[in-house]
Amino acid sequence: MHEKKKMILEVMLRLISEQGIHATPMSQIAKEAGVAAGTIYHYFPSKEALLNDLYLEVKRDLGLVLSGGLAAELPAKDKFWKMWKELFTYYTQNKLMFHFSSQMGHSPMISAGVRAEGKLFYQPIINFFEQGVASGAFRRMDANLMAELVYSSVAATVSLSLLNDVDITEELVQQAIQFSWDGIAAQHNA
Amino acid sequence: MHEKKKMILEVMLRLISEQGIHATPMSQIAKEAGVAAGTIYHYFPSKEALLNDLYLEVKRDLGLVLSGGLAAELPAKDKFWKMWKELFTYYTQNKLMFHFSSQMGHSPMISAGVRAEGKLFYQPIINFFEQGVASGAFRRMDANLMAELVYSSVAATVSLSLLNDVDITEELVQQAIQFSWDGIAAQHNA
Amino acid sequence: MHEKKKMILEVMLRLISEQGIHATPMSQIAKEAGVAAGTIYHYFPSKEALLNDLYLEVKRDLGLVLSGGLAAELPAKDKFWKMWKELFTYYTQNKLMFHFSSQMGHSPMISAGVRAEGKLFYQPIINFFEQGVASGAFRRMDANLMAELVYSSVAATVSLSLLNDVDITEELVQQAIQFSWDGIAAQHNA
Amino acid sequence: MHEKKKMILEVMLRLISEQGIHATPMSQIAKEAGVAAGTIYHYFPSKEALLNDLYLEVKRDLGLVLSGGLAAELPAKDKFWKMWKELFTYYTQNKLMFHFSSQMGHSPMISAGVRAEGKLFYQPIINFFEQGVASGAFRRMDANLMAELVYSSVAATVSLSLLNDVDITEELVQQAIQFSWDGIAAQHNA
DNA sequence: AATGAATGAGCCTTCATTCAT
DNA sequence: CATGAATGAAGGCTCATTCAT
Repeated sequence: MHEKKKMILEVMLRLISEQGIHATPMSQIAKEAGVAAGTIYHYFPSKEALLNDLYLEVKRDLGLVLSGGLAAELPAKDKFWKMWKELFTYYTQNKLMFHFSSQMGHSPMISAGVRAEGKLFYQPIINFFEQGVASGAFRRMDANLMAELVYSSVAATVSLSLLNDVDITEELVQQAIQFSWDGIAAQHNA
Repeated sequence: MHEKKKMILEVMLRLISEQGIHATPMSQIAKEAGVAAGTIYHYFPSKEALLNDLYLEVKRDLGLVLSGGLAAELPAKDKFWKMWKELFTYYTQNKLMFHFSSQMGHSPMISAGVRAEGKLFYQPIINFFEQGVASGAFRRMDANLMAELVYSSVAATVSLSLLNDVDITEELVQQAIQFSWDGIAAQHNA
Repeated sequence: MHEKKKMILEVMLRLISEQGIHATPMSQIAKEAGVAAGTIYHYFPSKEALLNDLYLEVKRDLGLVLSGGLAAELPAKDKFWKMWKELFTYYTQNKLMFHFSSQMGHSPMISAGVRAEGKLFYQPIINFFEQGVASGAFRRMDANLMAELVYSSVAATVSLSLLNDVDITEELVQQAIQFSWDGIAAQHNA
Repeated sequence: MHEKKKMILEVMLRLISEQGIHATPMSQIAKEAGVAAGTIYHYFPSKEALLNDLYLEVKRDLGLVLSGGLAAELPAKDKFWKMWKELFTYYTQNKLMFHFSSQMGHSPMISAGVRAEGKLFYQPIINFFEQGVASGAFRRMDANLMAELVYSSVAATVSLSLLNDVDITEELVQQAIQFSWDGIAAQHNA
């Protein structure tokens, strides 16, 4: 991708994460990206379009991180723990991503279409849950619900971690993963 | 509380829920609340203050709903199920509350202080979890983490429910509660 | 009408007349009208609306001037000469009106609806021409066409007059009126 | 003339005619002319210069059309009718030219110098009127005034014609020409 | 207390123009 | 000659807030 376009997206991610969307004028994005205000409009038709593009970028990136963990040949339980941990680590180490995702998660500025498009990046995870259910590793549960429940568990834990502004203890993280696992695992796996 | 103040808060809740903060000017709030623009400033020093006040209102209301369920003399498990279900029902039947909470959950417009103050309303729930841990009904887990995990589970389920714009099947709700319960219950309760 | 609204319209008329619409920013209108930029938007929803309102103002005013001359009890020919002269004098003494009308006459910024509404103010003149045709004072001619031809004759004469920036000689004006009169008079009146 | 230059002028004529000057950015002209934005500036120093150039083009073309009709050996009255009709037909069949001329007729964007230069193309017509006056075919009248009056009559008729978006009836056209002729003809010619 | 006209800083966006390639 | 990415000044408009009544 063009370097300037990249820079614009990068700066916007940071500014939104730090200040929120409504406190982040295009002029500031331009300034900190080292381009003229008008230049942004060569790459994005509007602030809203830029935001939606960024949303997809972030979701794509996240999707890749998660899917990567699924490639390994491991038992469902191990895959699950790995994925959970990876997502947690990713968010913890990329606070910008997490804050952005949190703020945009329920924002009316992300169009339904883009939101749906973003969901596609999580399809591998949905598939993973479906297979787990089919194989008997996980209990009978709607895969979408399962994905949402697990994702929200991770997010809640990350949120707690970042709130304290100190690394949450490893023990707490283990408790949280255990929470999620016990919530989806087939009874005999508990 | 003065009726106009009440009206202002009520209207703002609805408008933010429907349009988002950005798309909700003070003038519209005034208009739909049937007061003059300046009147709002008799009750609230600024838009941000109004928003934060509303945030507390909503949290207080929610805290009351949840705490009410804890008064009954029931086994921990039953209390938990009851509380989960009540929260779910409350949000499902008060979409405005849910949308508002979702949007404000990670908004930079809510001050840290107010956010902390809002947390106090959940203290009874935290206490409930702590007692549950102490009594051995729940597993050893940080009560705050537990509260966050459970809350996020409910929220995820509500979100899914409202997204589909149809009542999620009772079966799915049961799956979600079971997920939460298995995540916190002491092993021998699973 | 409110004084500020009046002032805004007045200033805009002058500025458009002198500089043209696209060289007249709202900020300048505000400044010269002695109001804040935002104030204009209390009275007019947009620059275009303001322009269209002004257009109607001008047309109304003009319609009144013309209609006034028709009230007198005079032979058709005298009425016609009077009206022609009055319009010429009006435009000559109100250059702003003339320049504004000239610029807006074919501008895409005036909506079709407003243009049609503006035409209503000329209905008395159309009626006058129709009656003249019916009474045999004027020749058989479409009254709308007649009105357009006469109006354009006056406008052309005014334009010539203002271009030279000196008062066109009375002789020329008489020639122009004669031109119009001979163009519409029944042959035996020529 | 270079083909690209021609294309640029052509496209600008169309776009201004259809959208007006304000709504016609250089970028659109470039795009629809199939050249790069910068290329326009090889041929014209600025948008205003381009506009003024186009203005002269249009006036030149029009002058040629009109002058052509004057070459024939015909009585003054016939020449006049021919010329009137030719101008009317030209504008009716070249709406772009007419709309452009109408919009630029009183626009502050055309410089006084260029406007004067454009007038030169009409000199043959002015001459024709002067000769007609001298020969006694036309009445005593300032030739410039005469030219303006006649031109404005044609323009008014064309405007009416295009407004209705249907060909004005031949009868109306005849009425309009008769109007103009009776306005300039020596009395005994009426 | 209540009003709502008025303010004006600030925002998003456009677009004529430039210049390195 | 031609390109088109980049510029940045400027414009229309919004809206939180104030204040005279």
